Amino acid sequence: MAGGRPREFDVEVALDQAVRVFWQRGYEGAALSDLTEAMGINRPSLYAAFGNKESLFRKALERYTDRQAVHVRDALGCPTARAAAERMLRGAVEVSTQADCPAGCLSLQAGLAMSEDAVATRERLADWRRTGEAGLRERFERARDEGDLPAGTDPGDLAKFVVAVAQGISVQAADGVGREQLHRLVDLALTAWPA
Amino acid sequence: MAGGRPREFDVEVALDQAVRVFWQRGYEGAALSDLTEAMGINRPSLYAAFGNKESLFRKALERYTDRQAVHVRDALGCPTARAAAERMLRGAVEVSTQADCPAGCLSLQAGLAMSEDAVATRERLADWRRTGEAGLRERFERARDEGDLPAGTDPGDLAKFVVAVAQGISVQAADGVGREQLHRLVDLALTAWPA
DNA sequence: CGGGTTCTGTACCGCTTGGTCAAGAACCTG
DNA sequence: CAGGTTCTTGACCAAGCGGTACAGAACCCG
Repeated sequence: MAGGRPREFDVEVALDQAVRVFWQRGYEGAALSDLTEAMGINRPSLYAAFGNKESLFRKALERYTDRQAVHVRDALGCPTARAAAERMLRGAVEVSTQADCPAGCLSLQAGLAMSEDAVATRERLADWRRTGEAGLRERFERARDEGDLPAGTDPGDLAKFVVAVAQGISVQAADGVGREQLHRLVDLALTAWPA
Repeated sequence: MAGGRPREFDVEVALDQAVRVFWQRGYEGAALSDLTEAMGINRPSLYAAFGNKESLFRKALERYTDRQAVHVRDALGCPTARAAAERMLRGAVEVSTQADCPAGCLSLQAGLAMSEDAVATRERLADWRRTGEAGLRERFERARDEGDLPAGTDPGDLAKFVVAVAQGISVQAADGVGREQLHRLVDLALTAWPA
């Protein structure tokens, strides 16, 4: 019973790279060759250290939870409920817009993202979403001009808010949340409407 | 110059099936064999009628825009800005929770969804999101018990709202929206906070 | 009916995917 | 140094991917 050859890479460093690849390309979009290249190891080393692709993703998600999505835990420790909510949302913004990481949140991005050769389609979808938002913004601009919205209201910000809630609704529906609950979510969102 | 053999399938019906497959499995998760099977045609017929996979997806997205995402257009025609916002959000709920269609919105689902053999991973991600929401809900329950939240407030609804906004933020960040704009979105969302 | 045209079905292509085998190198212990 | 253990390397696998070639069937027009 001897020590054996020591591995030549740092497991945690390699895992961090795997997080980035999954975050950027998504689960299925991240090919093993993408992963091994970014992690600086070759295939059998990856399998020996992390199991298969799914197991690697599980570990990457755990590491993401510890290192990136800290606001989710932090929020629970906040003194007031409102502070918790704000911590959650501000944290989501910060994590999603880090300079040296892929934009967005791994939990959605792992699905939302696609492999390199589907760039055109991903961009088409983003354009589709932006077009919907732009229509809403223009409608809100008209409303402001007509006095239907308070003068201090920014139509662009308001459109982004409405679209963000709609997108959140879609995600939650995909996760199995029912229609009645989502309508209550809309009720709540609409209480944010500028008086 | 003659007519040639007529095609044996209805292009629009086949396209509707393609919409469903993309909606359910995502763009990359939808294999050509999934598409041809659902559409009831075989491969060369698909290529002759729709071009390649990307072109088929483009047409499917157009059809989805016309047939499913009607609330996006409808909203723009509403009499007031607030009605437009509400139409947008209620429509998102309805489309995302139709009984005979995949849950969620194609524009996100086309990325969020995965192929059949990645079910475990997709479910893991959904669980991850639900866990975060559950933590927030429990925090809000405590807050209500402590009088930090009004007695009439439903902690579960509030948690769903906060999480939905956070998810919307992630999507928008992935689509290139900057940090400052997203923080303004948070400001707006927080005005919905129960007094 | 014959010629031209377009669709359908099968079989196939090159390529990439996730995953593994077997040989050799590098280490620890005795 | 010898034996056992573990890592690294490169080649390899079956299966699935998106996409296509080709032959035959079904139609329209003259």
